[in-house]
Amino acid sequence: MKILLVEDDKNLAEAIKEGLEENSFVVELAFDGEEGLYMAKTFTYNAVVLDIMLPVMDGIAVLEVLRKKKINVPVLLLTARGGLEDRIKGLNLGADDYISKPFEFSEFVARLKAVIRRYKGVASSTIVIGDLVIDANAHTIKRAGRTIDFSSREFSIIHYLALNKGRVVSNPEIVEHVFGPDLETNIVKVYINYIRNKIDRGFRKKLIYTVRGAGYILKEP
Amino acid sequence: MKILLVEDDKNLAEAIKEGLEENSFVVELAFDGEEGLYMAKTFTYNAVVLDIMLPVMDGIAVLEVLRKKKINVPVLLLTARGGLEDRIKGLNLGADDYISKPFEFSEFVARLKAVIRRYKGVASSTIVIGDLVIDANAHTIKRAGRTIDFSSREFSIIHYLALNKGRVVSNPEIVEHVFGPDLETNIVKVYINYIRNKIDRGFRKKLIYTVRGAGYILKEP
DNA sequence: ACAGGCCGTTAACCATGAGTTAACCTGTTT
DNA sequence: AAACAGGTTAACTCATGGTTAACGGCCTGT
Repeated sequence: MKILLVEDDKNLAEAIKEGLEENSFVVELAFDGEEGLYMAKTFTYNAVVLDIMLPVMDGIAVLEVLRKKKINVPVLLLTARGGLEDRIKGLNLGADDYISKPFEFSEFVARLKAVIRRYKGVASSTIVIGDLVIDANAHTIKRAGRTIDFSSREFSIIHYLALNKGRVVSNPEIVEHVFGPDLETNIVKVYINYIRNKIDRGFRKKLIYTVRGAGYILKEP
Repeated sequence: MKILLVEDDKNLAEAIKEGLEENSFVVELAFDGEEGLYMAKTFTYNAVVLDIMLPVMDGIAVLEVLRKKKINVPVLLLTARGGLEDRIKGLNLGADDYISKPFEFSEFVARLKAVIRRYKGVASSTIVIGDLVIDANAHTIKRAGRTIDFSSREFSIIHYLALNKGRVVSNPEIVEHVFGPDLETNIVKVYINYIRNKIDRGFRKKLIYTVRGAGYILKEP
């Protein structure tokens, strides 16, 4: 699950990002409305978390443009305490939910998940890399039409690589995202090995590449 | 049957809740419009009972947003004696029925059931997974043409899995939906076991799959 | 009112295989 | 050839999920 978080308060943004990452989301940040709008239009996310009070372009305006452009992504608004008007406006403009600051983090996560779940019929949950198809909903992975079984750890890792397909992902980044903070271990090597055995062995075209000194990248050849 | 009751008068809310529970409904409460709206959007109910006079956000506004968001849940309005305008407005906005306070409880239940029943005709109440047919309306489940008896708990769980067929449903999610919030128990394991014995045992093709570390999924093989 | 049975729930136990570690191997870089 | 990055393998442990039994409450029928 990949989330775009648009929030100008960097401390708060960082805190939310970390919290979400602990809940196994992948998070990208934008610090003002314009940047947020650009990213939402350019890349694909499972949901956008949008602060209302933003520099350059406020959240309501961002939302308005997104909807006008028929960008069908679930939007969760962050509103100041009491901003009733903004909320109503936001909901009428097509926001999917809102939460008032300050909020209980677990509630925030619950709402975010709910918002994503409601969209599941609309937005596809599958990622395609060459002849590899990863379906996060069904927890299944197919290569060349063949379903391959993965343990939950294996799935997390390849799913994370898939969310970041075409980008080199470093070993510590994987550890951080999948296992939690600061393990000093060779566990990623081990899992990459397992995964390769399952999806690359016996195929002419590899999908997982090692970038020495940098990390791993999942991409079509 | 799960009902969301949005009513700010706590005495009345509690009384209605108890009455409904005696009629074997499961009832959740919200005490203002905002909370009610949130719950209606986030969780799934068979019907929403909505007071019109509510703090923070009135019932009409709640209804308006619900319908705008295409949340297709039957809504029964509670109106003050004589509030004719609100009623008309409510019905135009897509409420399914209204009842004026004070009301006869048996009439209230009858209307509520009617409202739910009417919806069943609209939204198909049967879910098909392979040779498994689940009819939420008739409360029956058939596999390969054979009717199988289920207790009400068993039915709730398999029905919830069926509603989410093709998606992995986590253990806590099932607990939340079927049993209420935050139980720490192995009850889902036990019920999955019961259900499997009834629908999968003796069949070559399984329908319920365990995804270790993630949950359960109901799907055709 | 009483007995019996069903349902919901909890608890205990068991088996499996996933998660992790460590040791060793291979290939690349300097 | 030493140092280093990454790959491979095997072994251990322990969490997860499966299964069964037991208990209490509620409803039913007598």
